[in-house]
Amino acid sequence: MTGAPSDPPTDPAARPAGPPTDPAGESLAELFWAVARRLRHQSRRTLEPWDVNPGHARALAVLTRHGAMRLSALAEHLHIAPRSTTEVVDGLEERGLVARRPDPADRRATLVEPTDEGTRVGAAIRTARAAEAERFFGHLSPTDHADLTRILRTLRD
Amino acid sequence: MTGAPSDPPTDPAARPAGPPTDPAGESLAELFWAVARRLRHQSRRTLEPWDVNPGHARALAVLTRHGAMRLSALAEHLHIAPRSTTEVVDGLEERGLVARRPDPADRRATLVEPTDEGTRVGAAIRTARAAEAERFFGHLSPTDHADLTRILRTLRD
DNA sequence: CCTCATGATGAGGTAACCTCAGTAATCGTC
DNA sequence: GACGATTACTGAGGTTACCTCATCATGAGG
Repeated sequence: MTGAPSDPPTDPAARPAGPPTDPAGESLAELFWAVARRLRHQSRRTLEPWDVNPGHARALAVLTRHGAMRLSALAEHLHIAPRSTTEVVDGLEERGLVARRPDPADRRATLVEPTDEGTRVGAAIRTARAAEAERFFGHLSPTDHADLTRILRTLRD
Repeated sequence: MTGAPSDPPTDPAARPAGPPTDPAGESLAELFWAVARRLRHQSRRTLEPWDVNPGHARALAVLTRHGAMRLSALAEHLHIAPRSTTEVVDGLEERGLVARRPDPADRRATLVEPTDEGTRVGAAIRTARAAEAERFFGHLSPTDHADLTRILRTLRD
């Protein structure tokens, strides 16, 4: 339907000078995703003992770090829609890791807060994450570690 | 940081032991995901002109690279279930980028193959991807580029 | 008071996966 | 060369993690 055949940006034949198709560049992206894949799987395994998914873990991390906040604020921290945050919080509440309470300052709003259990689990997850990172990145020499950090920082900004 | 009213991570297992369990370990993972996020968004933008999602693009890449293959073989390349491959191929077929034909060697099987249009689009996407990688990784000095490649390769294996 | 904005949520949708069961074809064994 | 086991694909239906839009209560300003 969206009539955009094979015309758009650049013609395969009209390549400027330099490395043909820049094979290094492409494999670097592939390499990056391969690493991401491995890291993601390891993360999932790390979280298994607590029966929380990555979304839950992220939300819990924000909450243990910043304390009670409105659903809308949590949504911003997580970069997801407020409506979706409702569901994440539902999940955490079911597991007894967070609790809702009315915002005394605005009766439209709801504050979410980790429970004691949630705080404990949040800390445990943080510890496990650190251990995971150690397992994953710990093999690197200090130099490589520093280089990787610096380079990634460049790429992020 | 630990401004939360709850409690500091003074858990029994709070500190693994011995080695420099830097908080840098955790931020390195965060950094990595921040970069992944940026790269993912850029990829999505790159693919927009052709109205194909990343899954379609990956499948098309495999097919243009390796030529006709069975659905099951494609599934293995993509690391998804055969049933899901059926749907990816459905999507590509609807867009006229691939075609199914019976495997002459085994009448149970179906071969998938890029059409001429699919081959053209596949090549165009490859080019755009290379340009994207250049935009993304091209700012790095040759040394950083090489270091990053080497380090990522270490982390992947 | 009235209107408009805002916070959360109900209803319903989508994308990209999955499993399980079914059908057709092929293979291995006798 | 018949036949049970296996294989290749697909229909049916489920899951997850998001989304938008409509609704309802509350709050803020003229």
